[in-house]
Parts: sequence; C-alpha cells; structure tokens
Amino acid sequence: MTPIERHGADTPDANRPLRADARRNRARVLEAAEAVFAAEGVGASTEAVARRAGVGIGTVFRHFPTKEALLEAVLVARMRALVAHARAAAQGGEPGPALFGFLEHVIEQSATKNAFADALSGAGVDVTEVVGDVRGELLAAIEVLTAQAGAAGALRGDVGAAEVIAVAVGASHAAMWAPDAKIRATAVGVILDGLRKMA
Amino acid sequence: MTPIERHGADTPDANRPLRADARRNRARVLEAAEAVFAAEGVGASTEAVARRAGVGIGTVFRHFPTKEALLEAVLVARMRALVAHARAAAQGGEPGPALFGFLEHVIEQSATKNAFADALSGAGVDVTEVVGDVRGELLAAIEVLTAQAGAAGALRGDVGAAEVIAVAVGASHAAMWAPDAKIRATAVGVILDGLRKMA
Amino acid sequence: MTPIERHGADTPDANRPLRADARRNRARVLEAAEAVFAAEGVGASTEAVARRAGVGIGTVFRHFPTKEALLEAVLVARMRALVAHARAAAQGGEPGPALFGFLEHVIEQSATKNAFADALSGAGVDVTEVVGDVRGELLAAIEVLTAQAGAAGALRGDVGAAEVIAVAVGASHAAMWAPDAKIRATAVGVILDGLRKMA
Amino acid sequence: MTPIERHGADTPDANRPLRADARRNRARVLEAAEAVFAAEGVGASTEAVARRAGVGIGTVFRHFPTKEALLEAVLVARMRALVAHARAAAQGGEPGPALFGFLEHVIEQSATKNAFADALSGAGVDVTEVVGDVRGELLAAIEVLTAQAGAAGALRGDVGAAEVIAVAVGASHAAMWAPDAKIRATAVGVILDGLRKMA
DNA sequence: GATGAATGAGCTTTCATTCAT
DNA sequence: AATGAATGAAAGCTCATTCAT
Repeated sequence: MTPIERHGADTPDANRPLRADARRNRARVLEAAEAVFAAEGVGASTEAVARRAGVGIGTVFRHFPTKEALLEAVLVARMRALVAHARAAAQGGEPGPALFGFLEHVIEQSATKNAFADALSGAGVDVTEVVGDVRGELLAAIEVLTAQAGAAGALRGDVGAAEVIAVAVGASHAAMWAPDAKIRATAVGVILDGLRKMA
Repeated sequence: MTPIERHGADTPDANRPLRADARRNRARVLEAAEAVFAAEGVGASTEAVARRAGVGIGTVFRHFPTKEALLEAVLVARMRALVAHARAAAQGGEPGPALFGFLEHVIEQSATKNAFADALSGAGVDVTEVVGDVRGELLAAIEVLTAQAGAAGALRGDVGAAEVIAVAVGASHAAMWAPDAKIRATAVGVILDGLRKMA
Repeated sequence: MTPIERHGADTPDANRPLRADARRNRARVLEAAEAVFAAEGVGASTEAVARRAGVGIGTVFRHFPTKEALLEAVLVARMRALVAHARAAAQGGEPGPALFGFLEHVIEQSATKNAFADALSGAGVDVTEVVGDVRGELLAAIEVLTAQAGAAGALRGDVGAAEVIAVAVGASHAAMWAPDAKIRATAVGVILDGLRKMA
Repeated sequence: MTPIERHGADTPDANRPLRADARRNRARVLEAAEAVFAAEGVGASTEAVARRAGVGIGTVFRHFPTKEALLEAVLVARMRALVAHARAAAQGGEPGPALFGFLEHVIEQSATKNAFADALSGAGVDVTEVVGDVRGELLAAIEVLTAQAGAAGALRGDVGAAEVIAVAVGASHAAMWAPDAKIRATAVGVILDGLRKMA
C-alpha cells in the first residue's frame, strides 16, 4: 500500500534519523514507562505513563504502537544497560571481582526496581522471543566475564554464561523476597558463594 | 485484606456450618483458580475461573468477595500445602536429605506451575501482608528442618529459616528462567550448593 | 477450555432458552440499533445504541460481542422481516400484484429508513458472507413470487429471483436519491416497468 | 460547506496563483483520496491518503481543511468528470445511443469503484448540500442528452433529467449488488429498458 | 509551502462486581 | 445457595486536527 515511501526526496538518509524533539520525547516516555511499571507493575495504564512523561497518550502510541511494544522496549533498554555494564566490567582489573561486582550490580538494581524480567513473563509475554538481538549480546558479554573469571580460578568450572544468568536471576528474586537487609545480604551471599570455585 | 478468612477446619459447628455442596463448590473454585491463574497469569478473568469450575460467577463471588481475595486464597492454599510437606519431611529420616529434598520439591513445583508468589507481587499485591498466619506456620515448619540439618552439619551455619526461604525463592526463579533442562539442573545445583556446609 | 459447560444440571434443555428479561433486552437492543444506525449511519457509536435501548453498554456487548455482530444482527433481522413479508405475499391473491406489492413495500421501507444493506458494504463488511442462511431463505421466498408472476404473464421471462432482488435494490436507491416525491414516484415506476412483461 | 471552493480555472491571476508544486500536490492528494476511499470506504484514515499521495499529512490538510472537505472534493471531481462525459456524448452522433451509452458508462464506473455517492450519504453527509454548483451543471448536461433522446423517440416521454439520474443511481446499485456478471447484465438491462420508449 | 510529531476526544471492548430470578 | 444478566468504570487504541520545525 505504500509503494515507495518516498516523502522527502532530499532527506539525506532513508530510514529517518527521527526529529530532535521526537527523539527527546521517545526517551522521556521510555523513562516514564520504566518508572511507572516498576512502581505499579505491568498492569499500570498507558495513560499513567503518558502523564508521567508529560505527553499526550497519542505520543506514547506513536512511538510504541502497542502496550506490549512499550513493555518490550523497557526490557530491551534495561538489558542494553546491562550489556554496557558487563562490557565495562570485562575491561577492568581482576577477573573475579569483575564478574562478582557485575552480578552484585545486577541484583541490586533488580531488587530496588523490579526483577529481571518477570513482571513480563508473569503477564504471559514470551520474554525470550522479544529480546532477540540483545539477548545474544548480553550472553556474549557475560561469556567474556565468565571465561576470564574461570581462567583466573574464581569461578566453578561447570558453569557458563547461561548458568550465570540463571543464577543471577535467582539471586535477584531472593533479594526481592527477603524481608530485611540482613537476610537479603546473607541469602545473596549464599547464592553467589555457590558460584565460586569450590576448594 | 480479609483477615477473618479462617473457615471451619476444627471448629465443627461455630462460624458457618457451610452446606455440603457449598463446601464442595468452594473447593472446586479454588482448584480452578489455581489452574487458570497458573496457565494464564493473574490477569485471567474471574469468569474463566467460574467456567473452569463449572459454576456461575455469582458463586465465585459468594465464596470470595473480591478477585484479590481469590488470589490470596490460592496463595494461602499453596503455602498450606508446603507447610504440610515440610512437616512431613521433618518427620522422616536424615536431616540433610530431608531439607534438600523439600527444597527440590518446592523448586520443581514452582518451575512447572509458576513461581512462588510473584505473579501476585508483580501485580502490586503486598504478598507479605496477605498470607498472615500461614507465613508464620511455614516459617516454623522450615525452622524445624533447618535446625535439624544445621545440627547434622548439612547446612551452613549462618542461615536460618528466612534465609532458606529466600534462597528457595531464588532457586525457583533460576529454574524458571533457565532455557533448558541441563542449564536448569546446573543452576539449581549451584544455588543449593551455596547452602551446604562449607568445608 | 469449557469441557462440558454443565451449569444447571436440572435446566431442562441444554442450549439456553435465554432468560425472560435477557430475551427482552436483546430485542430492545436490536430495535435501538436499527433505529440509531438508520438515523446516524453505521458510524454511530455503540454507546448511542445502549442509551437508546435504555441499557448499559455491557449489556449490548453481552448480546452482540462485537459491533460488527450487532450490525449483522440488524441486517439479518431486517431480512427476516422481508422473508416473512414475501411469504405472506405469496399466499395472497393475484400473482402480479403480489410480487409488485412486495417490491413496493421493500422500496418504501428502504427509502425511509436506509438502503437495503449498503451502509454496511460501504463500511467494508462483506454482506454476502454475513447473512448466510437468511439470504437463502429470502431467495427462496422471492423465487416463489417470481415463478407465480411469471406463470401469470406479469413478469418478463428472462428474470429470476436474483435479478428481481438486484432490481429492487436499485429501485430502493433510486428512491433514496430522488430529490422529491414526484420524481421518486416516476423513477421507481420506470424501474418496475422494466420488470413487467413486454408487449 | 466550503462554498468558495472555486479555484482557478478561468481566473488566470485572481484568488490564488497557487505555486506549481502546490497545484501538483493538490491533484495528487485528490487522486490518492479517490483511490483510497474507493478501496477502503470513507472510513479510511487521512494518513492513508497522505501516504498514498506521497505527501505529509500537513499537506493534505493545507489543501483540504477538513476530512469532509476532502470527501466533498472527491465527489465533486467525480461529478465533474461525468459532466464532461455527458457533454461529449451530447456532441456525438445519434441521441439514443448517446444517452444510453453515457448511462452505461456511469453504471460501469460505479460498479467497479463504488457507488455514485452513498458511502457519503451512508456516513451522514448531506450530499445534496455539498455538491452545489456541479449538481446544476450535471443536471444541465443530462438535460441536453435527455431532450435529444426524447425528441428522437428513444426515451419515455414522462422522464426528465432528474428522473434519469435517479434511475442511473438505481442501476449502479443494482449492478453492485448483483452476485455475478450475468445477473448484473440482466438487471441493468431491465432497468434501462424501463427508460426506453414504450411501444 | 511542506512536514510529521503531538494532541486528546472518542471508540470499542473487557471485566470485577451487583442483584433480580 | 446458586445463577447469570446487567452494569459501568477503565483500558487500549485510532484518527482528525494543530503547529513547531
């Protein structure tokens, strides 16, 4: 129905760099969505997100054509941040602390905001499908951390990146569920200890 | 939110004798609710529950005055089952296997059905408030298991019942997130290893 | 998902005779829909229909799960009325007047309310699909009228029921379009004359 | 509703010179609108029209300040084409064939695209109001054809231009409704026969 | 003049909850 | 007690229209 999509003719590049204000609004909406969903759960209304972002509903739907798309975008954004963090950690000093520092960061974040993904999966969204590319990137980034830590003798031999992620997800939830800071610290400590090289 | 939930059990005549068929219906609804919410998430409609239970909606609401009340009842029922399981385990043979066997049961269950609680907490319900009595009972039952295992030298010294529960919650989620059986087994193993006595 | 749909056990017959008040409401909604869509076009809101019927929106959607379903139901109802009228006409006296009287009735009705179907087809609904059974019944009923009139020498030899319907649809629109009564009468007369036996 | 539509034509410099590209865009939009509305009904979105025309929405609204204005413009354009066709026909050879050829053209067009006007009238727009001038022109052009055909004895004596138009509208709809080509041909034939001189 | 991002009223649809039967 | 029809407040989403770029 849109044969050529030619609508500028002299616009330098085809797939729209997105006007400056549009870009700004998109970011604001994403931010607002993250905050609102973290605070009220995925059941929060799209209007609430719009209000928080200070834009009209129409704007939210222009950028994310579906509520699910918005949810996905939030998830992807969060994962992208994790990827960046993991890469930075891999660059840093000692392998062991690099990996465990990263994990603690993940857990901390999840604990205050909301768990790795599961408000989504609880709502019936197939998380795996959604995150596509990013999932691969995250896996790769963690693979590096894992390999380094393994080589340095700081990590159990039988675990790879996938296992580390699963364990991190678990630790996040343990942290969320723990009724107080002391219990939280112990529980997380226990779980992470499970990852360390056994004597 | 509905503290006076306490229904029957050992008060043979008191509050509500509850006609035989009414009792049966209550049970059917609860069962249906568990199945439906497990399958479709907490967003599933109350009508779907009624349909599955083979009763009219009116009946569902007669027994559980609110959708939230129904959700809570499901959660409480599941925890009650855990309590029973934990007590049975404590009666059995060796302390170490008793505790870890129980934990594996919990994790397995959560993994196939759905996590310990969090569809609820994802929906903004304060789980801690809700479960009131049962939470105490579960804690007590696990305390017994924990103490026995600790005395037998099968459990890290610095963890009590609360920590064990948090770790179990974590392990459940690790299991749910793991993409395949092999990774699931390793991740759960790692976490439970964290609980064992360190050399 | 609804294995048996057993919800009465002693309700005499299975597929719900529909409670008395429900039946009444369904009829009211249908009537209201006919009036509202006739007056404001198919673009009229479902709420307007509910208001006119004196019921809540929910009730409209309980009976007709979709706006399209409501539209279809209106169309089917109207066609059913035509079928009844055609059958009655076939019972009556002379074949020629029976057919042409019926056609005039159809045209008159369409002219005041709105055309045979096309607000729908204008809205992209595939009318043919929708009316299924009724279409067949109408065709059959008109077939009878047509055959009788043909035998009586009051109808052109080369037209059957389908052609008669098409011509009636045409005449309805001619009537709707005509700017005044005199022109309307002449135009309709011209078209119906086309159907009569040529000398 | 936009009476001052009168644009250019024989006023070479007056109201708006209208830049060359603007003129081109106006035409493109009109064309696109005709195609889109024909294909998807009047419910089609203005954006769809813009997309099809290869312009931004803003441009559509600059030329036609309202969706209704756009709809009207499409209708007027179509009628203008008919006027031209009618005038050409009047110039041609024998009166009878001239009139009936014209009518067949009208019917054919309507049948493939969509009926004379009624998606509009179905949407609650008062078509008569809208077309103002053009309606008069069309009437006049057909008056000529009618008079010629009448004088040549090829047309019933009691019908004038208005009746012919009404009948043409009817025939268009008969054609649209007919389920197959054979029935369509017969039904249209019947209606047009009604217009011919009776023996 | 052209563009397309922003707007928000309005629409369809769902669902917890109530209440006459 | 049980039923299921009725209710109406949201929710998600669309689209004509405006206006800064």
